[in-house]
Amino acid sequence: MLTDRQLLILQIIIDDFIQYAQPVGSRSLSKKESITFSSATIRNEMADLEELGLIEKTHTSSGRVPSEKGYRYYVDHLLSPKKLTKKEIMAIRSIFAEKIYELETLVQKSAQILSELTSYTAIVLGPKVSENRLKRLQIVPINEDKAVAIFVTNTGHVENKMITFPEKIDMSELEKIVNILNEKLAGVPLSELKDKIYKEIANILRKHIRNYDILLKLITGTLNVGHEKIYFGGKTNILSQPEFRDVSQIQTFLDFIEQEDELYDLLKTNPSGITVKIGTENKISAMENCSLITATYSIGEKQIGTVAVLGPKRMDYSRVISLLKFFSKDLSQVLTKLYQG
Amino acid sequence: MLTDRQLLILQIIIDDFIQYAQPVGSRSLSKKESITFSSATIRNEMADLEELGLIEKTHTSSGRVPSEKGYRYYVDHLLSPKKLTKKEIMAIRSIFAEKIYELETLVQKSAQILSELTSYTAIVLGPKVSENRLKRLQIVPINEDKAVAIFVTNTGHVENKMITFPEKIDMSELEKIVNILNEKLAGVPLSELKDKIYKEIANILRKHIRNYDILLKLITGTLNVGHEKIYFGGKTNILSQPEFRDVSQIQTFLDFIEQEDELYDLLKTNPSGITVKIGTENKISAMENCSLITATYSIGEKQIGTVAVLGPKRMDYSRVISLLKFFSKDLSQVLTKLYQG
DNA sequence: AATTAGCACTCGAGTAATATGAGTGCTAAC
DNA sequence: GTTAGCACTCATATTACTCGAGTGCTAATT
Repeated sequence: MLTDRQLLILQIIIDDFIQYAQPVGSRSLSKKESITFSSATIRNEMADLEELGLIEKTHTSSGRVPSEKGYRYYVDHLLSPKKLTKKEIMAIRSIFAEKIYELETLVQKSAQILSELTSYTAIVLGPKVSENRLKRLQIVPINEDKAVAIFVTNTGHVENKMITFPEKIDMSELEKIVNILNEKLAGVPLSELKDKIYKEIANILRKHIRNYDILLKLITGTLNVGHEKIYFGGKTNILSQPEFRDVSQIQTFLDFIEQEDELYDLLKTNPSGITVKIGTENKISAMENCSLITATYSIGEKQIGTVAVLGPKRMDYSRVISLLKFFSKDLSQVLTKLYQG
Repeated sequence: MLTDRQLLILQIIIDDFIQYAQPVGSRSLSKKESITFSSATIRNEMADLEELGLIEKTHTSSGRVPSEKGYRYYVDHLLSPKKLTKKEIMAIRSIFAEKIYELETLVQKSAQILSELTSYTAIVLGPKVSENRLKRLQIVPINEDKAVAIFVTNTGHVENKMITFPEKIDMSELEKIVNILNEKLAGVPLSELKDKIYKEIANILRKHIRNYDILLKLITGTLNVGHEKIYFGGKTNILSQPEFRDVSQIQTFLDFIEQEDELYDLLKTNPSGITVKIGTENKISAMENCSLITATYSIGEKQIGTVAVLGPKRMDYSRVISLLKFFSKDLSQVLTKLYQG
């Protein structure tokens, strides 16, 4: 258990380092007004904190720098929520104020504004399409062996995929199937479509339509939606951070970002609420100098997406957390109002 | 007019610099086997070439480096087409071999493979949607004041946009309009839709449908397609080039790439065939150390998109040009076969 | 027992001095 | 016209040196 004085010192070290990105020494610490004891005392306390693994030296005679464990402790125990400024609140509200009906645009703007407010990189995992409900299925023939299957959902999202017919297809039968599917499947979440089709609809079709199985297979084959789209804001913001001085590091980092699938794994599995992952806690080498703070957003009670801020380990946790909390709550409210029910 | 010897020297200087990114001196030049005269002679010739503005020094006693004018001369007069290796041809053909029906995927893969072959950044400007022909228009209501307009084209491309109704709309009338439009407009290029609607169809509608103008405005309002999508391959490849040593340069460059609209301007206005833009010829400060080589691709005779390679000014022009020529020809062939008529 | 002053020591960062070598232009000889 | 020779230039690397912010430890002070 840490003493109050140790907590104070740890807090100041981390706060200072977050602000200036420079190792913090005992002498400069002793000049802070909240500190009433001497630099020698601080040195002693620092030695203890170092032994506990909360801070580190970069070389024998350098000041101290927070360790990963130190950041973790800081986030878990020392963080005081920062109140948002009017300006910040206004900036966020401004997105929701203008009536944007395209979900995509809304999400893209969100990433934009979050990156501007934080000067870090904002990442938004788009709404889970699989949670959307089917509004209409349409199949449009392109030529004799190709067609496009189009799924429109309750949020106005349009998903489409090419179908290639293995043999000549009777268009009128295809049309019949589509009609039946529309009738029976309206309002069903996309994730349950396949299941529902085979459990409840296949039987009906069997009675009415020859070759129903081939056609059905083609349609359900288009239902494997890829992963949700990832939206970025300020992709290069993080490069201005002093920790990204050398080019090779930049390159691995950007490659990781561009790659998207690892990033997607990082974002998709999130419990609701705020999550903070520091450095190696992300389990990805390109991220070992970064921290990722995520929040989830939802329509009604249904959690449908994630919004995140990616910055250096030395990021302003307190501020980013407050921003994300506020932001995700607002976003959820707006979405719920727009698409609930 | 340059003498043969001057041409030879210029050629070797540029070839050498392209390969090693180091200023080329008279002594190291004199050791090349194609050179039979002494370094002193070379120095004299170099002085002349410098006076002509084709090469430069980085400082008083440095070797020579090609100037922008030098590169331009090299590209215009000294370039010998490089024969592609079997491996390269195979790599390109492999994309077209697997039957990919989604145009998007095909284009994305193209960017991918081109960047891998060149180790530069590949950029592909997606097929001009406006040249696609309308296959089917569909309007799907989402709730009482919103709907999605969906345009399916002859290539299987699906364009969609949200519509918000200003007032209560009679759905049956909307349906009528959509039916008429589909009947009259099938096969018309998207770019001509608006025109055709107002010139030929408005009159017909007037007779049948109340409020036809409001509905029509809503529909045509969705027809302003944004710019074509830009696909990238090896976005960060160019960062490994030695000319991108400092971080701020990287950042301006990446910001330019991410921005997309300036880049789009650069790509859209291209005459058919190969184009080479060197350094400041691109008229964009973030590109002043880069060269851009573009080629166009087409369906039938109709030019529909651009494929480009972005590298340092010091890029391997000969090889990239050969690759792009081959690639764009093949791509056009495949597309023509798939979507012609 | 806790705190602090004092001191020797460490090490990164900056600066200045110096050597190295690949390059140049010019001149005079071939 | 070509080339050898030479003095000169300048970026780069190496070295030595200083400076200062930092440390840990010890002994004196509270």
